Amino acid sequence: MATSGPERVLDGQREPAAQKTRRSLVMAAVEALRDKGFAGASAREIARRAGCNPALVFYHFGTVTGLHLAALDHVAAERKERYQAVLDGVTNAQGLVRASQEVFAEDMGRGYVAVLSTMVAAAHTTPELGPEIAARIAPWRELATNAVRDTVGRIPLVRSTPAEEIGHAVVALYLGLEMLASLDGDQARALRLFGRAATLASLLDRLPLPSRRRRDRTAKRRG
Amino acid sequence: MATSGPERVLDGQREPAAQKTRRSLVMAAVEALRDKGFAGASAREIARRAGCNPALVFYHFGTVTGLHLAALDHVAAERKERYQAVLDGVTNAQGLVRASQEVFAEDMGRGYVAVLSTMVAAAHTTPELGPEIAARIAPWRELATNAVRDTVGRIPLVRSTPAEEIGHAVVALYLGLEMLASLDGDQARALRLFGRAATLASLLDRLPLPSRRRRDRTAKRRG
DNA sequence: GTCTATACTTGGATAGAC
DNA sequence: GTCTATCCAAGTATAGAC
Repeated sequence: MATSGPERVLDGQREPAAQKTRRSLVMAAVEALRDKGFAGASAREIARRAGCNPALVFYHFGTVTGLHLAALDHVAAERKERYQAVLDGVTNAQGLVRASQEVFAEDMGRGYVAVLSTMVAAAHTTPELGPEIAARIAPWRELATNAVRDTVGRIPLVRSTPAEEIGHAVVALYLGLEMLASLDGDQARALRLFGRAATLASLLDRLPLPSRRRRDRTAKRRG
Repeated sequence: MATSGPERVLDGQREPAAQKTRRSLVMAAVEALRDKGFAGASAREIARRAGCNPALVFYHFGTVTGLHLAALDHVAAERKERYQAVLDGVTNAQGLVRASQEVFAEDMGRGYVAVLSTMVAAAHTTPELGPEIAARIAPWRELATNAVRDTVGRIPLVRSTPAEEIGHAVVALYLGLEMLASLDGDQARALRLFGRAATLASLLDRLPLPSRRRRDRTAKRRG
């Protein structure tokens, strides 16, 4: 299929030729991970989808796992932007839950969480993958943590638990719900749960916030 | 290692000889799944641990997956009993959380949840495994559902959400927390979360229960 | 009925062609 | 620098020995 040699050589203009291969491999890897899971996303399978020779995986990414991680990074970058955009308009607990539900549904529908969860599961299988995946999970925990802190951090019942711990729980729940949903092909159950959470969140939003007046005495604390 | 022929033939007394092989294979499979994950728990690896020929896996269990499922059933049976025992003494929300924390810590320490989670993840990889795993998850959801209903079902805030949905969320959270914990080798983070939940649960326990007096009018409903 | 030796398939990775 | 033909290891499963 691929014409041999770079498409157009003129100075490195017109897409560096190799980069095109890299891109198609990354895209194919995402799809393979989503459709066939970690074990099914072999160099052969990915190359087949990308329409190129399996060995190119090793030339461009060193190892199959290297490509897997590149695929994970690719979806992470894409989703992070979307998450941030959705979260930007949120100001209360109910809004936070609704926003979460929205991105969750998107991720489920497009199989993005599937890519993440299969990689997390794979880390459990392949020890040296552990740190790599852990490092790629951390930003999501931070995202969740910041979202919690910024939007519901001052609500009494929430305030008693560090936002970072809530963020961790949220990521864990995401992962678990997706795994179970993809297991019995029932996405609705998870979405129903988000609905319940929204109701509870609306109760939280009605709690009176602690007064800030007294804090001025001890100002200058937040560096 | 294994002496050829049955240990003692007398009438089928003294362990049926083949059953010994089956047992050792199941145990080895549990350990392999726990230590090496689904992909690492190959027929070769399991047989090596069991000290027997890889082909015995296929003779006794038909397929590697068959043995994996047998291993899953084995730990499930063992854990179910323990769970039930721990839950028996529970009468309120805080107790329920504490009991959950206890069995969670046990499962983590012995790697039992790891076996479950790697199989759930594998189901995502191997489509025909899906229904089998789903069927084996269902009892846990029921266990959680019943525990919720029996111990905290009448508490106002809880009552507004069907116990079955809460049970599902609990199972999902279990799974997610374990995956993340085994990912960055930090079990403490999950346990800290249980501590927070216990505090919140104690608040739930202080809510006044709805009066039951009026229900007598419409009795005869529960068949 | 129980187990061993072995065939067959697929996958990761490299040596060398263009 | 980019890609193809090929090697070797590991996996599942069976045919046949005991």
